[in-house]
Amino acid sequence: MPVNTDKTDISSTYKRKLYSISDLSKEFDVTTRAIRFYEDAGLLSPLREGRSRYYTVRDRTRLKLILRGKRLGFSLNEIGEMFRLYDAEPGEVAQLNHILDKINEKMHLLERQLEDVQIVMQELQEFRQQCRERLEQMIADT
Amino acid sequence: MPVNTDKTDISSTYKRKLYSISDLSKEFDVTTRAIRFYEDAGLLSPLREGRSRYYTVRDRTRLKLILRGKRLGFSLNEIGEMFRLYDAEPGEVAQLNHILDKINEKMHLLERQLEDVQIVMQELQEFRQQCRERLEQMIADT
DNA sequence: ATTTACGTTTACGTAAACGTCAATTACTTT
DNA sequence: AAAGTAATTGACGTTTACGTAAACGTAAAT
Repeated sequence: MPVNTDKTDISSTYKRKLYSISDLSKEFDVTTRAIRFYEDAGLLSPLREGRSRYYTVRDRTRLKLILRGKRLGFSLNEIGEMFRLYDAEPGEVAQLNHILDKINEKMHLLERQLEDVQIVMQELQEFRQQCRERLEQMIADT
Repeated sequence: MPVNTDKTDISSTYKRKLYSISDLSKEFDVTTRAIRFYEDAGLLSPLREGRSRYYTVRDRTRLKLILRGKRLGFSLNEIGEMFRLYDAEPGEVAQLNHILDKINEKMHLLERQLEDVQIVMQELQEFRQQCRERLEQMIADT
């Protein structure tokens, strides 16, 4: 349930597209403390009206990306780096090449992670299989 | 280069299959401090001769698993939990079922992680594509 | 008018995962 | 014998990512 007070400057500008901190907190199951912390870390920059924070669709998307990044084991700093790459206005060729390098770097990391996940999943499957066989044995022995 | 002093009890028992802490430190590119920390956390239990530590093939394997777990974003506690599952002597059916539950739990986590990795990789690929197109444009404009 | 709910700032606390000495021991090399 | 090299055991320090508590503001509901 997005916040909508329909009379403020903010809501008329961003019509109906604003979320309160608790909206996001509930939707993604993170504490408001964490959300504010991400702001301190420069990962979110919600609109302010007085002391209140209003989160746009972009903020919501970013939060989703932050949480996904965290699940992948990235630090907030690394996530911030990716955001900055994404937001960078690439004026020069050198700048663009630098971004491409960074992207490739991240992709190598993810490829390794993909391998790791697959290896561990396979190991777990084998282990599960062994457990099941033992279980059958034990039941048969009854 | 595994340690071999060929005169001690230990090395005659485990013949040539022992590693020193720095062997492992170099091979896996972790500090000795970290390795000892994993021991404190109950994840490794090298042989001791006096004050010295001697790591068996099993310890080496465990270290490899620890590092892989860490790359996947697991905490040392979670890694320890998986070790304990693996080492558990499943005497009863209930115990085995509990282990199976835990395995399934971990696998669900990994499935989600697999999704996350794939999503982020796809996003990065698209972003890379955009960068490349911009780069082409800039070169063409020269 | 006041409770209730929600939000804010400030600040201190904490758990995890090591890093970084410092002091000591043990072995080997010279 | 002296010096160097590798390892060990504390013990304190550090970073990251929040948790938690206090104290206050604002607005709606009773």
